[in-house]
Amino acid sequence: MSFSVTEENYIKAIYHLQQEDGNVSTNELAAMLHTKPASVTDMLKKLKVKKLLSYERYKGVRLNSEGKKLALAIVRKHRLWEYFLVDTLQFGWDEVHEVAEELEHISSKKLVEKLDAFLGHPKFDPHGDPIPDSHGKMIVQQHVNLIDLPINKMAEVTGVGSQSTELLELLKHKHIGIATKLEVKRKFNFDHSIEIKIKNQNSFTISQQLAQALFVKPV
Amino acid sequence: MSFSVTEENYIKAIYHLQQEDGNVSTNELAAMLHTKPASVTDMLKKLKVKKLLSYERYKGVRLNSEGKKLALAIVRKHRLWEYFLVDTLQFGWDEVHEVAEELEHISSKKLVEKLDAFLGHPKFDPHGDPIPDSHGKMIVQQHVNLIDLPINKMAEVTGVGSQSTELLELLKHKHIGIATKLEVKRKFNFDHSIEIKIKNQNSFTISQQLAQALFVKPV
DNA sequence: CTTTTATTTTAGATTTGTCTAAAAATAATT
DNA sequence: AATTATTTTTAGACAAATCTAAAATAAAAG
Repeated sequence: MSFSVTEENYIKAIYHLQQEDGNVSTNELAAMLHTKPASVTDMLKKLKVKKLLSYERYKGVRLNSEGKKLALAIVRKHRLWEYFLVDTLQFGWDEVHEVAEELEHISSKKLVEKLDAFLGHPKFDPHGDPIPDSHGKMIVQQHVNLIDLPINKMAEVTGVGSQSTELLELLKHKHIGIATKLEVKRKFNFDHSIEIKIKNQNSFTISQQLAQALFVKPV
Repeated sequence: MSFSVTEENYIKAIYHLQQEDGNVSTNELAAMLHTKPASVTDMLKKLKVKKLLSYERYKGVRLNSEGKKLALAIVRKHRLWEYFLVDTLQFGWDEVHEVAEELEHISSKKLVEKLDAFLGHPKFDPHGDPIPDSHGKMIVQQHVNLIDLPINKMAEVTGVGSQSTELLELLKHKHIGIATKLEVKRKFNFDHSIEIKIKNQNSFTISQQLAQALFVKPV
């Protein structure tokens, strides 16, 4: 069976919202997709008929195994294309998200596999998110929020909490990227800002909001 | 302004039909797009409002300069992606057309320019068709139909008349591709088949239909 | 120069994905 | 437990792209 771009975007949105919460609400979905709750209800009925999810009215929605499989295939394509754009075509990591949103809907299975092989089967995309393999399996990062990193513990940046241009622009300015090594020197309770030190650099403070958008792995 | 995939496909179809004929008829378009004449009429009215073509009812249609510009941008993307698929991802030249039909609608201008640079600004796609540059300019091949090539004149294959899998499969089997050097040894009037000879191979005959689908440049 | 045939257009209906406004169900508060 | 507020669903309408069937125009034939 084949699905429209719109249907794929719904499946992907449900997949991402489902990570934390179990069931996803109509309102959450409407907000994420910049549409209205009424439209979401219509689409959920359609996707239920297509057997991608379980949905009971007023009870929220949850992907079934078919739905998860489709979601992982889309996420795989998105992250492989992002890797391609940055690694092969020299895009900045802050300008690939929108383009990948389009490329992820190209249907050819052969294209995905050839692209994956050409790129050398990468395991993480430029934002540190793991790339599912052709069976939907991916490495689970046990990374922790920078806000929770103990003082003076060396760690490596492994991911960012959002793909927004604003965040990536700020990180570029501060010379923080995936694999940057750093440690927390002080935590200030007044505004929850933290002082960090990157190797061979003077330490500086970053805001609570920024710290919460960074994931690290202690090394 | 931005255009839907459907609108882009209409513009591309008109562009290709317009090459020989001046004005394109509703029926021709319907046949090429596998749709009905009534649907074509509707769309032509819409594209006229969007100022991409000149159209008077019962008089056929013709792209204006804006329409041509858009058509060339789409053709450029199509042929660059075909080149990428064959050259970078190792696809066979007979399996790239359908994938490129999807990729040609990806909108990012930056992506096209980066891809073009990565590929080394190729001038021809894998089927021998010229790739327009970012201004819409392309090399005009003065190639001739194989059926019109004089006997014993050495020539080089420069293009094929269609992208159909059937044709490309046959060419692969006969080891004929872009840049293959050959000459015509005999022409048979009974069925208009012709005998050709490829360097270092025994000569063999090919059908009228196949000869008409091959373009060559005398060398 | 009529009549026949082929092409093209209109009119009205359908599908997909969306919307607004109102009704129904659930959750929160007093 | 009753009332209020929030969330979710229904009902009906709309735009895009398509279709069928019928009407209008143009081209071809006699």
